[in-house]
Amino acid sequence: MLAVERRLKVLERVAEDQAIEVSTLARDFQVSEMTIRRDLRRLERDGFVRRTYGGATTHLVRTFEAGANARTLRHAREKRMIAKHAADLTIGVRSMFLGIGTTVEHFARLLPAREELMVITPSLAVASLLGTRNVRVIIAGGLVRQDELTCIGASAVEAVRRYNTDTAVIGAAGLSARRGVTELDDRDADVIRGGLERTERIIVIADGSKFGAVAMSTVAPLEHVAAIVTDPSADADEVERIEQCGVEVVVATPETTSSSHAHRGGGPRLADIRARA
Amino acid sequence: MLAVERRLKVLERVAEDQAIEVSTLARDFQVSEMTIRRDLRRLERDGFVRRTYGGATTHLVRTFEAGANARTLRHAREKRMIAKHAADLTIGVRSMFLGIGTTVEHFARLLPAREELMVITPSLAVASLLGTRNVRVIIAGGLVRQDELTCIGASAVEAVRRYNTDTAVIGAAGLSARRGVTELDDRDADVIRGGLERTERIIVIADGSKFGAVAMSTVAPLEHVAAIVTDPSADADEVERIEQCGVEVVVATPETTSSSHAHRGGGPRLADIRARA
DNA sequence: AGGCAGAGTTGAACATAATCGAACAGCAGT
DNA sequence: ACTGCTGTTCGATTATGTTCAACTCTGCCT
Repeated sequence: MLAVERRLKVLERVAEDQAIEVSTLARDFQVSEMTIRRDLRRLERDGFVRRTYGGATTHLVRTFEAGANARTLRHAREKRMIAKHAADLTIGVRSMFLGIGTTVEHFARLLPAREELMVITPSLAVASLLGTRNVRVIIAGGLVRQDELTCIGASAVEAVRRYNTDTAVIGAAGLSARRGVTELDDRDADVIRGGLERTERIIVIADGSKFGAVAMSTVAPLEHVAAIVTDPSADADEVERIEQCGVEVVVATPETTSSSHAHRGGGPRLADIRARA
Repeated sequence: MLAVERRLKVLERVAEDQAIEVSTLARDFQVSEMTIRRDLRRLERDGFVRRTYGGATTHLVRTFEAGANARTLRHAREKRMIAKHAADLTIGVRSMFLGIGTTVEHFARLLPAREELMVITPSLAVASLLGTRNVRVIIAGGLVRQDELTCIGASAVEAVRRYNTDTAVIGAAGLSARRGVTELDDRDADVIRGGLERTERIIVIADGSKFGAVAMSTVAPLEHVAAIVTDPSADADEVERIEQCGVEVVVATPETTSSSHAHRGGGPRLADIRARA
């Protein structure tokens, strides 16, 4: 068999099984393992396969790894920073309405557990996070939205309207002086409006990218908002316009945060999943 | 099998079941537990899984972090087997009440998603699991129980009583001919009783260790139960006594299961995993 | 509630096995 | 002699298994 021919067949095998071993190939093609290694090295150099310890894999494998993780860690650092600041603003609060979204989830995670604290939320994630700790959590109930795992519908709105809260902490898809606090999904917006109806103080937490943005449903006008916590990436002009509405805008920076959770290895090291660097 | 390949399959398993045991993986992949631990450590370092005592969980689905303890992992294989059988019993059902506990969670995980299916449950974990798929989920609402993450209290009972369902699938802490289906927590029991009030058919799923056991609160007498699905470890005498009450006892065995893990031959179903992210 | 025992789990340390790549050598065709 | 391909040897690297002391969880006992 010709060398090129063998390489072609090697490539076929890899594509077939996603992964193949050097020893297997050597046996099947009746050549030494060294030859297979040379073949694979060559195929890797040309971008056809990815070499691993003991064999090789396709590139498909790699893209999966990347996709699995990209979303979960987006702006995690900023959100945690914002959440930490917001938590400082709610010291002593006894009853709270918590909204939805990953920023609020970070907030829930960083909220110091106090037995006398009561929280009402339509978010399954927030309820799960707080429910395992020493906090009285009430979840709204009703239909569960498929992608975000939030309670929506008439009974959810009805449920959140039953409770009077000291403070509401909500996220936002958009935040602008003209349109106020806006959300993407109108069903979620209905529930959040319900939660804001009977609260004394509204705190909005949103990373800088939300400033100046306007989403479909207005959740609250800016006049009702007591404070907004964001990060330094927020547009300065929009911040100023919003402050002129009488809203306090708190810009969270790493220095002002008490503990800035040292991230061990930095980001996920996708390259490392293959055996060799 | 290649080390990388194994790590990838580990990742698949974790993503599928949300939680997996070190011992199970070691057995399935025919390697030592130390190797699995090293794999998991690596996957955790890279941000793909979360390590727990005795196993690992995914944080692709970040919502319910409660079930991360060793108890969730206990008897996972049997529970999955039982759940698979129970799923076969609910083909064609249009509305369902689902109870609480890890066995029911396994059931929810294995339930084929159908758009026309409606599920009502007091369990945050079950709602989270089904909510991400193509199923209409209604969560009871109300106070969230701290350790189990279930909805309890008057409003939860009221909520589950509002819906008429074709079938109820519930777990049990105890299962005996004399005392029927029993639960540990009376507040949970209240809610489950409410859910059973308006259902046409009750299916109980419980591993063999529950047979003959009696917990504090009776949820339903055996006469109301249509079928019980369990595994071969169930006490034979108690099974017979229960069958004499007119209850069909289905003993799930690996052979009778169509395919508990069907990703043998076909390509890796990466899309499945990504869809849950 | 809290303490305790025992089973199960963990990771460090060491030993072993498998794999790797460099270097050298042989072989065939030109 | 030159070129391209292949096989072999060998020290280095990587993966895996084993042992063991420390740790964690659970259930039992007070």
